[in-house]
Amino acid sequence: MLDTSTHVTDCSSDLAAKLRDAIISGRFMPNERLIEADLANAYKVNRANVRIALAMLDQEGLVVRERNRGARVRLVTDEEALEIAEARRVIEAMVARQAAERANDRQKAALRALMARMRAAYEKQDFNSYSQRNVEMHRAIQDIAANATANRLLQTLKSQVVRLQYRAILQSGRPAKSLAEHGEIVDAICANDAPAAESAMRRHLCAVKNALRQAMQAAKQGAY
Amino acid sequence: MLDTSTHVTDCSSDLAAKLRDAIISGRFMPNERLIEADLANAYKVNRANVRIALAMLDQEGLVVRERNRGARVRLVTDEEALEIAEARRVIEAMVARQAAERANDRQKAALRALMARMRAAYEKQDFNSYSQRNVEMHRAIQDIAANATANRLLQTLKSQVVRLQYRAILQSGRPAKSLAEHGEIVDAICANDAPAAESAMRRHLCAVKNALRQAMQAAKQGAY
DNA sequence: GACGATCAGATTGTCAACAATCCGGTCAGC
DNA sequence: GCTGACCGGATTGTTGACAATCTGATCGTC
Repeated sequence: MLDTSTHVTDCSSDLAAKLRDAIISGRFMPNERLIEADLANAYKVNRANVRIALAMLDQEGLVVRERNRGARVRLVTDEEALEIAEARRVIEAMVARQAAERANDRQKAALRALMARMRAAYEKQDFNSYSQRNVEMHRAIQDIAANATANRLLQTLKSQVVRLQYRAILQSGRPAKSLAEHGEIVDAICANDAPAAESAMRRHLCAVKNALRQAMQAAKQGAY
Repeated sequence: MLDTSTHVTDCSSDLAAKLRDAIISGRFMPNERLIEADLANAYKVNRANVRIALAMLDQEGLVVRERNRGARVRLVTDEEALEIAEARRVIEAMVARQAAERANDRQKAALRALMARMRAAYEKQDFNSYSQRNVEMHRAIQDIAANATANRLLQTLKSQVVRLQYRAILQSGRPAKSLAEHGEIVDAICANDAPAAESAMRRHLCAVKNALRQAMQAAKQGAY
């Protein structure tokens, strides 16, 4: 399985994981201050460990620190989100290619099963479930590619923008297209057709990026 | 200019930068233990800061930490080096494309000047200088693309393998090909031909990866 | 009322001491 | 001679106290 986490079961790494989760899931808002003493108190750890965890998350891009002013949740700008989407696109296209090169029968069957569940979720109009399956699908492909370096990069990139992705999914007509795009990717991987898998993933994430851009523009319009 | 460093002028970030430099330049050997007290003493900082710096470098992939056993310089395996080279390839191809889209006349002139210096170094058979210009060239292209996210990723990836890159350059016939490949990249960017720049960079880094693979195999043979 | 000096509270940065753990060698027992 | 318990030095992990810095509020002056 996909294991891109630090293997150190350190207290500070533990805390970093919890904080990461809290930031990603939105329990801390962007720009919210992360006060060492409070966190130490809330998570029942020492302030030294809080400091270390914050430094790690800073390195990871989830948090920004300023000297003598502490840490706050990093706000990723729209521009940055697009940069991230673009980087993700090229890496994940590579991953899809490698997955197509390496997929065995068991893995192909798993992909097809997952695809069926995506389709079912789509037909039931259960977009929550669909979104979940979507994540699982991409992770399954990453697992097949078994490229630890790429997986680490993708995890970092995705964690920085998860909160924005929701919007992209909600574009009208997007789920139908998304379903078709995933179908193409799965077909290519199951046929061990590496170039097709790469370009299908490229197209898919290009569409995702465009949906994201539109969602962001719509949000900007709405602000006026 | 390329500024992918943490903007925090923290004492711990300072130290992290120094340690990073020391590791990259080989003053610390792979697998060498990094003892907190020694580092604190050597760099005249507090042990708490050493801990934070080590945690950051761990997150960055330059160092591994094990609970109660401290940190050591991470040894990247051959397999991993290839993964990294592959990831670098797709990202830097994207960067070349963006550079081609965005390059203005001043930047194009700078690229051409750099190219001339590369050629001069090649003709003088000064491979030290050539290697240096090579690095500058890639950085210059990154600067033009101005994609902070991609630049950050590339910096991390490259820092993990710099010590291996030397070997790749020393392959026989490699410098001549390298020079030609860089020429194609520069030409494409100067023509604002994005697809050509992307594919030229792809080809270049594919060749680099192959050279790296050969160098690694040669090293392995030599060990017997 | 606007502006700047000043102060208190909150927060981060630094430090040293202590506790917990690991690693290597030593020694008794078989 | 080999195995395994055991011990001491080395190193990491934890803690609390204190210093330095920032932030926002208050107050006096113009």
